[in-house]
Amino acid sequence: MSPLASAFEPAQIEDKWYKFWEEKGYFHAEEKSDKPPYCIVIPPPNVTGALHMGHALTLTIQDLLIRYKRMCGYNTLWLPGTDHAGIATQMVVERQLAKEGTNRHEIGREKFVERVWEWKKKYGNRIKEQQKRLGASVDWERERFTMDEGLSRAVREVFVKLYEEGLIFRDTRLINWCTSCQSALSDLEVDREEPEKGELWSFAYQLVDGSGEIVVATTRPETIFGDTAVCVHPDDERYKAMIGKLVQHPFLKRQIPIIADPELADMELGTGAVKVTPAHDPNDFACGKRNNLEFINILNPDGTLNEECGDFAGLTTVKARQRVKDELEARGLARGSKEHIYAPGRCQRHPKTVVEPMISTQWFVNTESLAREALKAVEEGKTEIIPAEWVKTYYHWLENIQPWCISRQLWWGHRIPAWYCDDCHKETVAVEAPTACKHCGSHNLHQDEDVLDTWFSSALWPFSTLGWPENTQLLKTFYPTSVLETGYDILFFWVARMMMMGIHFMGDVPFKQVLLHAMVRDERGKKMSKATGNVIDPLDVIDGSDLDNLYHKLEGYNLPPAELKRAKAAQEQLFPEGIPACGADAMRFTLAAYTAQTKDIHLSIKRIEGYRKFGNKIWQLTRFLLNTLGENYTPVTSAPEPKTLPAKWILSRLSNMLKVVAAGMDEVKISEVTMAIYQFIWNELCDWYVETIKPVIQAGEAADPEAFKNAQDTLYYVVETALRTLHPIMPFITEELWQNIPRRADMPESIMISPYPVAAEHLIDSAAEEQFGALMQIVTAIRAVRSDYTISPKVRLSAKVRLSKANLAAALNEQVSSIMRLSNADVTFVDELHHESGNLAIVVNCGEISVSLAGLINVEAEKAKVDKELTKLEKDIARFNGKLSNPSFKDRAPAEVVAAEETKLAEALEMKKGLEASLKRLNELA
RNA sequence: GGGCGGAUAGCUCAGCGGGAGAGCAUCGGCUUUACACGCCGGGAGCCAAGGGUUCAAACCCCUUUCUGCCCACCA
Repeated sequence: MSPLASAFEPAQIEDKWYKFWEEKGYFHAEEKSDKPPYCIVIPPPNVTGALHMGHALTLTIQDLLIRYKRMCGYNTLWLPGTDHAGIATQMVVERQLAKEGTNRHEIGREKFVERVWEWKKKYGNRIKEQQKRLGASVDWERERFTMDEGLSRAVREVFVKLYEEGLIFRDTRLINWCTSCQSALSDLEVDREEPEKGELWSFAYQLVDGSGEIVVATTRPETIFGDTAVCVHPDDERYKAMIGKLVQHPFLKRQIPIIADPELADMELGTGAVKVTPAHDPNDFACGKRNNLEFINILNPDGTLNEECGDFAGLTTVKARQRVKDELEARGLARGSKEHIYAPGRCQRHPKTVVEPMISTQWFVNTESLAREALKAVEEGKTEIIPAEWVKTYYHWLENIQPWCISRQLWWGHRIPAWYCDDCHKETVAVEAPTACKHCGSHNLHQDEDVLDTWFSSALWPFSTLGWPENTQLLKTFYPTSVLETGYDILFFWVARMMMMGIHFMGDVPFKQVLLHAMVRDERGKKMSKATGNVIDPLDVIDGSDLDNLYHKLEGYNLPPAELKRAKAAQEQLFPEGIPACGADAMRFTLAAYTAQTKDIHLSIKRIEGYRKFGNKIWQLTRFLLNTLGENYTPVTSAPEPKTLPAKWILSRLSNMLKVVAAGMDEVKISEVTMAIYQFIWNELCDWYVETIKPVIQAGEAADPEAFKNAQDTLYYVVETALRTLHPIMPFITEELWQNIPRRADMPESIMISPYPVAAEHLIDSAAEEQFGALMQIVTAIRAVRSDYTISPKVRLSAKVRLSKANLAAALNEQVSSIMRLSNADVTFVDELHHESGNLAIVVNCGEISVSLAGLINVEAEKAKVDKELTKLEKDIARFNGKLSNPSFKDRAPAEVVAAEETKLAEALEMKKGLEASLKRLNELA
């Protein structure tokens, strides 16, 4: 009686084994091996993502690689960390506060940070739960590097060093300002959404001397308050005379000059004259610098117009825009408008908020020299980016890199280690809080209020989490790390910056390989989003979720009623019966199978269900194995000597599969690994090998002890090996099954720490594969006849087989009982086929089969079938002949290709002969 | 405007120089003692269009048409 339940129920085994691995300490085995180090850097989980599917993908691939490497004997380590700073984190708490009717300014900085920690703890547990359910083994203990401890120290060290090297500086420049975050943003945090229809609106500036007007066009009339010049091209005949003259600002007392600047003004565009707003436009800013213009900031931090705007102060930009237009119109200065398509920058965290270019004093990193090194490292192959398609993108970004604005006007993050002197107003930058100003010695210092961009601290991850700036053992062992695995969306945000910082501070690249995986979308390719209702939570896939549950979850997202309604409808259509419980193993297998190197993953629930069934298949296979082995089986220590054709065949196929798996793992083509294992276990092991040994097993040990033992050993060996091969992808079920099969005393106590299987060259047997292939052809052909003529499986057919190759005969004669069993037909091998009138002849590659049908033959259907085959065959033959009769083919093609073509032609001709004879007989019957 | 992909069976995709593949879906037949979360069998594709390179092209090159995504400061 098998100790295994009659079917695979993932929920009943997952928790048990995760606890077991955790208790045994397998997840933190980095000190336990003297093999080479293998270290994976894990990205911070996406704090805002309600779907987490991308995170699940990252966790799965990383855990899979780690498990594989660990089984291969490597010393492994994950380098996890959490989001230590950032707008997203701050936003969550700010929303909470808003619900409570307060805000961060009311409760103060200290309390606010406390609240964030509270929330992060709760959130961290959610992440922990998710990775646990996926079987992923992240050592989150490293979270101890908090804001106050190790990481913070590393961040300050890096800041000070870069400052001293002149690579970090404070400057007043044009930055991106999000009026919702009320903070500066880096260029990367500004998204350009769909271009929208706007208006290019023209108006006239009157010359002060009354000699006329100059017409300019703008998409943003409200910026008129920041205008400090009108610019024309120096060669523009229309305006040459006006250069140097002043125009009157229509709303302010200000008079502004008409200047000439060939870089800004384009004679071909619009009127050829352009208003210059140096404090609110990148081009105008540059023009202002060149021409020493005044920089006038016209916006408050919340995006309303400030006191520079006269009566307009306090208005939002949108309202101000309309009023500016109205008033200019009223004064007769409007000069018409035309449609204009443009894409305003929007805040990554606040997609509804248009990012305002604004002049502001911020901290910057001069990334130019850092970027050059990061670029060179990839060029020189020190770091390999996989897939290589991304290399160009990586280069392009680094080549065009701009100074990186790193200060954020937030409260949650690593505080900038700069202190300002209240007396001399100069800055002192230091790792520890200074007691006196280094310029004037004053003790009246106050620290910079701002924090650093979350990606600044993240850029240090590969060494800061290993204990830098101390030269720790961990750092010495694991830097540079082996692999970084992450989604391609943070190639610039994180990967490139880790490269820059790693090379600069450690003198070596932070990782040898960068694996960039695809983004997870829904099965129709739509981006998963709460509002579209196509969000799939990995936990819902693992545990299953009915429609009520899914609805409930949607409601939790706080969508506006209309969106909620739409989302519900979409959800109902996508998951009409809810989501079935598939378990972590199926989830992992699916994600692994989807990693073929495309840019998008269209996740299909159906496919996950399919892999859930694969789990059950292995479960059943193991139950069969246990029944076969009986109570007192002693496991083999190595591959049993194959005595029969099926044994030779399955061991050969196993070795082939292991070769494909090893290659796939080494080249990180995980989808090829999943396919190879799936097909081997299901289509070869279960469908054929198991079926061939059933008679031996059923006959019992007494009937033929040697054959019985050999079948047991082979099946045990193959299944045990397959389980270990599959373990990194489906950890739970393989552990459960492995624990339930007999094991030798010298085997480890867990499959997780057992050695990974290696292909045995000596077991690869192409003759056996050909012979067994012929067996499969014969059996399939006879089964097809049964199916075509809807003959009950209980009716025993009778067939004669003539093999085209003499060398197959001996091997297949031995297997005749197998063939008879598998096809439920009496099969005899003959040298010559005597076609009897009631028989149906089938031509296959390895020979010809005559099945006795007692006159049931559907002559027309068979003729059509043979005709179709003949047509195809003739086409093939024509192609082979064409090739072989072409002298340059024989000259230029490799010898083995020519030989292969010759064999194919011979086989095709042989088959053609058979088919023609068949057709002739059919015609006689008709 | 620049860059990178994708277009292969009804759907989701794999293959990326030597006879078109998988899963799901579909159709037909099976209560065969591991498994109906199953078994057996079948149908289904001018591999987007056109040109080129090659002995040989779904695969390499060029052009076109759709279609994603990323980057970009243009009034």
